[in-house]
Amino acid sequence: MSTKVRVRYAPSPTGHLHIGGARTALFTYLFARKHGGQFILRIEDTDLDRNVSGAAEEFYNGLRWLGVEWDEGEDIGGKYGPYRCTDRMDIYREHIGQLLKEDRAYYCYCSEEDLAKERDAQIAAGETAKYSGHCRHLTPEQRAAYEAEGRGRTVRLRTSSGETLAFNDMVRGGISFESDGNDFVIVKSNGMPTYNLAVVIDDHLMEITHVTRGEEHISNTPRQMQIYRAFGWDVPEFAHFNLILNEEGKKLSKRDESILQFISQYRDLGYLEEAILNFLALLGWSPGTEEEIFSKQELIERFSFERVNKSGSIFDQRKLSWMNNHYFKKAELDRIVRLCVPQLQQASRLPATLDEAQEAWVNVLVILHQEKMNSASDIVPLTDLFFADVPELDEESKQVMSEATVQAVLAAFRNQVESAGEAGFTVENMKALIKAVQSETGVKGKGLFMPIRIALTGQMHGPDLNGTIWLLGRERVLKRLSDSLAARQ
RNA sequence: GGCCCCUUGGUCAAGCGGUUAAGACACCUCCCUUUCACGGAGGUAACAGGGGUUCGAGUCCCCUAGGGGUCACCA
Repeated sequence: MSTKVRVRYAPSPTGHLHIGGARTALFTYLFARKHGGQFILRIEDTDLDRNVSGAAEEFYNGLRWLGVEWDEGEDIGGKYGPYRCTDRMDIYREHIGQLLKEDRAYYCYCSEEDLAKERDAQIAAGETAKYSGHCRHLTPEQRAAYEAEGRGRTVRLRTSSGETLAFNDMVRGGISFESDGNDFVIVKSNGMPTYNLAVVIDDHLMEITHVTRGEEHISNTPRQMQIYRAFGWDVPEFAHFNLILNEEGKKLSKRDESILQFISQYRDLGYLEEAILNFLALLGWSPGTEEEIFSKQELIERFSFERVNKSGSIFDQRKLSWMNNHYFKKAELDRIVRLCVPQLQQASRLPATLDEAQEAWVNVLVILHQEKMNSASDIVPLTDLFFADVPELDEESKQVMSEATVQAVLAAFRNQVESAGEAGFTVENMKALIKAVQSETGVKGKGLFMPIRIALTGQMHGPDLNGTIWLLGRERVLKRLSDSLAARQ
């Protein structure tokens, strides 16, 4: 890239930051950083009705959490601002005035009802729906008459037909359309520019060099090219990324509940941001090698549009889980603890503030489960056994408990725990206590550990026994051993 | 329906004329292990179909089929 790179992510503040948007932002960001360019964040709020207050902030928070930082934007300023459409109305008005004056655009007084009727008739006749051009050549008198009626008006771009509109997409190669002479609306009746007009003006004025977005925008590109042309501006480079699809292979819609698709949901479930970032980067892009674990810095070094996939990618939550688990295993214990505590608090298994003993307890709890968690929220179901009574034994467990040596093992272990006292009841000492049971009873291996595990938890499976015993606490351990022994009488 | 894009295992994907068609997730088997998990070793599984071009095609071209996107005063 010989020239400077300026790219942007321009979401409309109509909802949450979802994985598709985050991925688009990430690719754009990686491209900017790789080429030492600027990454701009712009808010595309031209649809007044659909704007959601606070949505922009959620985008900021989500992107910041992921580590996708921008160089210019509404919140941090920049030389090319304002960075929100509704703050750029003067700019749009001036440019619209220019198009009108040069007769490259014209006022259209057709009502939405008339247009809908027109469209329905065309479709019924088997034709392609397109604007009839009703207001294309109004005389000054006709226009004055409409104005006098107080009709609403939009502005349409005067387009040609039969012209080839071709561009070279950095991801997909050559794409071309033939212009159809469908004069599309560039200014709505409420005076707001449409998306297509606003993006072109903003991208040009902000000196965006590469327009990056999802594949769903390919068909907008010829329209935007016509706007560039009407202004006499150079067209930037384009790169259209593949779509992220749900399990049915369809484009993700915000209503789709088959999948967790909002970044905030993953954050709330206690996923690690670097795992999300890594996973998103691999969705539609690959380094071309067998590696797949990448830090942000490594992604910046390796990313290129040439290696972005053309076909859609189905979002596989299981692989994301695997990747998060990978990062969990490598993460510092304290970091995972901090992620797990809120989950346990939400489940009312921990108080709002923890005392020293509770901190120690959680630490051991997390040590026991860290490498099997896919996300911090998993800590809740994994800790069920510490918050419930011993469940009914299944057949296999009963079988184990009917062994002849069980009685001796449990009794010996109870004695060990009792004589060890509070002071001897530590995670570190647990192994020695069980060892003592072994030498006392001569039982070892499964015959030694299983009865203890089953007596204490009611299950044959579970986390490390020593830690489990300690987490249960001395009182509960003694009680359960006694219960189990009593049940065997 | 028009226009546009896409098509390698269930999923993510390597491959850019000559390979036994990688790797990862998931699944299965075995090993490790007091259990689970982790880890390790294996395994099942793919070039949508048909024509060309070529000595040779997953790779290039055409057609068909399928999938998707888009056809707004939404972005």
